[in-house]
Amino acid sequence: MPRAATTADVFNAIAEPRRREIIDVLSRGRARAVGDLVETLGLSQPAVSKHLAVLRTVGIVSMDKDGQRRLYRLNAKELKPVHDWVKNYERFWTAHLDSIKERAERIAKERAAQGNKPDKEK
Amino acid sequence: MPRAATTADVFNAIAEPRRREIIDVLSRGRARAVGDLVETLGLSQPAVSKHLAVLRTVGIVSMDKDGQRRLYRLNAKELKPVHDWVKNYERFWTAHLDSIKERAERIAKERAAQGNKPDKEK
DNA sequence: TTGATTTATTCCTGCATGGGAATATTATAT
DNA sequence: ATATAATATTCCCATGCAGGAATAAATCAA
Repeated sequence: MPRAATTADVFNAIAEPRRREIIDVLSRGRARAVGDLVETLGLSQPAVSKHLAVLRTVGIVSMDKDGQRRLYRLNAKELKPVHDWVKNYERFWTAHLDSIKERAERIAKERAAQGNKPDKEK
Repeated sequence: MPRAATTADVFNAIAEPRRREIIDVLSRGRARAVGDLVETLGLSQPAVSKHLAVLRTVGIVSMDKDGQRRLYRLNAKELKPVHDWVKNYERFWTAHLDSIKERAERIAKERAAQGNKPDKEK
């Protein structure tokens, strides 16, 4: 069995950095024409069209016709499965972050307790 | 330019469902031997070893020798980039979930306000 | 040493890839 | 009808895949 198609599911579709870039761009702003993305991404027009086709078959993106151009908009909720999956591992690094945060807060609290600490060592 | 290697980065590594499965299994429990995973996943031993190799070069997994067997453990913090990326899109569906949640809470509140509602229609 | 157990590696194959170039398609304008 | 603009599609290629089968390598046991 060869490697799964990029259009097989969302996980395969977003493995491509360019496609994540497209998603990022589409996430700020409403709908974008292809030529718009070509300029923004510095990619060739066929390349952009192909990436959009992949994202479209997976459902991450939808298309509306506007005259001779095609407007693509993000359908971000298709990314939820990715979020749901990776969210389960958040605890593995928030444990660390928590202790750092707690330490920072403890220090801040100590400083506040003794008033404005003068910058002695300056 | 052909498709990026599965070992190119975390996004490519986790595109494979079996590898996500391995990650899931490793996330509960400490370290697991290869044969252990073979049994749990119902995959062939070479297949498991190859997937583990991919995960290892990307850093998601680390290996310790224990006699003739190799114990693999999860290094989940390598998944943080995925989480960081997809987290930016959470708002696109939590908007929906919020209204659903709010609706549920509103209804619950209304019920509480008028006391235990009798099950009329039973 | 010989044999058994566990894991890694090699060899194979079919197949989808991403990009570039060229071309086809679709729509607008004159 | 013809020209122009915007986008999609086709053809090309080199590459790396995932799985199976077979084999190699590592380690332990007697």
